[in-house]
Amino acid sequence: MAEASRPTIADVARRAGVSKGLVSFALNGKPGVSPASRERILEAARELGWTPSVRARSLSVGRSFACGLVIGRSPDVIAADPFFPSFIAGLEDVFSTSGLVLVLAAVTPGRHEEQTYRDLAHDKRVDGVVLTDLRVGDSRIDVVEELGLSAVTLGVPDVDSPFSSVSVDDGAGIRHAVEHLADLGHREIAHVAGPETMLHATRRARAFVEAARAHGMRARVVTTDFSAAEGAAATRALLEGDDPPTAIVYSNDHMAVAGLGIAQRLGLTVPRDLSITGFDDTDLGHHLHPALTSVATDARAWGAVAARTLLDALAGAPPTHLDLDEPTLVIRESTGAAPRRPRRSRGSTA
Amino acid sequence: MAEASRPTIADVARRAGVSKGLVSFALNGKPGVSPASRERILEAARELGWTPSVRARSLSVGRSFACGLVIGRSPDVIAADPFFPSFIAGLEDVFSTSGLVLVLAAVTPGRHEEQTYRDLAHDKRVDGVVLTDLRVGDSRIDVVEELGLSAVTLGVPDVDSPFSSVSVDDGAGIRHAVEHLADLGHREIAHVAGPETMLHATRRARAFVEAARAHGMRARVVTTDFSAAEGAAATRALLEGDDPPTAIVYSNDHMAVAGLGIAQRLGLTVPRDLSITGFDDTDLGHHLHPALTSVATDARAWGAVAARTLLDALAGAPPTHLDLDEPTLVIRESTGAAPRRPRRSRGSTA
DNA sequence: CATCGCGCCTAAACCGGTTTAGCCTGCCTC
DNA sequence: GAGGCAGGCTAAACCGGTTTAGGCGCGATG
Repeated sequence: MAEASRPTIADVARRAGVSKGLVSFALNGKPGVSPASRERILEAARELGWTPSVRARSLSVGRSFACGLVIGRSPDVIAADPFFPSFIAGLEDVFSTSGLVLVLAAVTPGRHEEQTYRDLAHDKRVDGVVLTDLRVGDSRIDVVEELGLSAVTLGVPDVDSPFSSVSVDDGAGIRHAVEHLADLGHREIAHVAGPETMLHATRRARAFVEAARAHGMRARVVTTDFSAAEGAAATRALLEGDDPPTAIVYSNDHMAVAGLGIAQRLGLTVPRDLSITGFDDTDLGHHLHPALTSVATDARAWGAVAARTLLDALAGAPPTHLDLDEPTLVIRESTGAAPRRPRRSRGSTA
Repeated sequence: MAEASRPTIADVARRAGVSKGLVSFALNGKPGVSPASRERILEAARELGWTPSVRARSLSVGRSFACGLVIGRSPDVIAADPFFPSFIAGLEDVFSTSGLVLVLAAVTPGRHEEQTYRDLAHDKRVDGVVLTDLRVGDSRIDVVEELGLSAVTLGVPDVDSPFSSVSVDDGAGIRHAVEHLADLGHREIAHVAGPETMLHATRRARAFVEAARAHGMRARVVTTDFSAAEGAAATRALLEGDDPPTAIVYSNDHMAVAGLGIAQRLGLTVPRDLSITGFDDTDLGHHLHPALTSVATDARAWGAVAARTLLDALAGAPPTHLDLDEPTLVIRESTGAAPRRPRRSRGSTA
């Protein structure tokens, strides 16, 4: 009973006194329908509360009206990353108003990432995909192209790509952080970076090195896998080594928090003895003691623009590139004036 | 060229020298196919690399081979919650091996949550949904039933429900935390709870009160919206009020971290002056200083079991209820022996 | 005046499966 | 030996749209 089976296009045609085909034409704004008929058809559709069946449409036009997002990282890493939820919300802001649906695929144990894309494409479960976390020489570009899917990349790939891209200049964010530290008098700084295989990690690292050089600072870079554990380890190595830096720029908040924990364990007070900056501006960072100075990007806006760009691509638009607003540096409590004399080693304060 | 249009059921039928219908029967294990024909058909399908088109199947059987997850919270809150990414990974573990796809819908501004379910159901974009974050008198149960969708709920609703449910006894987790604090000599404890409208929040709060009473402890409960900001505010109110507790049990890690920040700001040392426990066992918690004692649930397993249960429901199984393993308490550094004498107020240490 | 072209519309094919109705064939039964 | 029945199979309808081929009427054109 509850299943008051929906009206079909045939019902509408009958009611409007025309053929199914004409209803279809009218609905899709195709030419060859007189204004009078068009009006009558739309009226009939309205009265019946008819909307075309996505499934039927799907079969005849060969599209699925869905887009995919494949999450390649392990859930632990994602869990820590505020980027995805916000980004996904941004995608949804656009998709949900366009009749598209977002299909989420996670790389599961025993299934290679590439296979996940193939699975999605095989049955055309999705018309297009969003490629995040671009890697150096990312093979997914070729795979997705070969599979005949549309796509949009987050950031510009370092390989030839037929797809549109949407970028945020995270390098600028890092530059802001370095400049801020320079202003505070730091001369010996370090960057805890993400893996060298990830494009945005290397972009941030490069920006760090260049900005530091521009300000005549001594700079080091340590690479990690973006996890809190490696962020902590990198921090410990930096602080316990010779010539410990007076400030550390982290490539994400997660590592910054872990780094803060290590610094505190080593008896340092932040920001008196060590300044710290994060990246992502996690909500949690506001509430730490000290509150984290961090680079803020608008992930939700990024998602919305990426979705819109993908929609355009599906509609046949040629590849474009968009740059979003520069990230901003949110200055809180974890950065402060450089200590008078850098600590030579633990405890040997001048 | 790349589009080497897939073989269809007609190709297989031709190759096997039978009718389309028989191929369909053979594929779906229906009776009325001789063993010889069945073998020939499957062989032909294998040679052609044919798999049935989901879209075509979708249209004829009236299912979409997709399940939905509607995320009702704001992205900020989700971002902080490690639950969803892990849970989603668990869902995917099962869906991806069953030919189902996970559709994620986020409640977007201007679209009521209920409408999101209606939209998904209207076109049967999904066959079933996973209902998380149950609320008191949750109206979604009725809505989803009325829409004719299958569903599985996380936890047992407090209203009549025709759906299967999968539960984790988070009350037990809270009890473990309270017992741990009792063992450490705490007599005056508090719970920073989630909103009273959310079933799991109230379940945890109730477990807290009962466990505290069972151990003869004095207990208070403060409710929040689960956000770090309110967790911080609640903590401040508790610590600055009369009779501050010597231990606080938080309903999630996020608030616990914020609470830790506040305690530190107030000049307290954790766990010397105040013990703190979280809930979720976030990765980040390990790396704080002090590392957070927290209740750990296996969100990924929960997701996998929920997915399997939903699959069963789609197959027509009667509603069931499953209980997962009890959460465990992971003891780290944020809990310690109760101070000799509770602080009367800030600074007036005995 | 015959023809062409165009606007409007319909019938039917098509997408690729599932499912129903019904047709043989051969065996069993009475 | 006729009737009944079951197994194995096919043809065709069906799901609900889109799209193509073509028909009809009418004004413009040569």
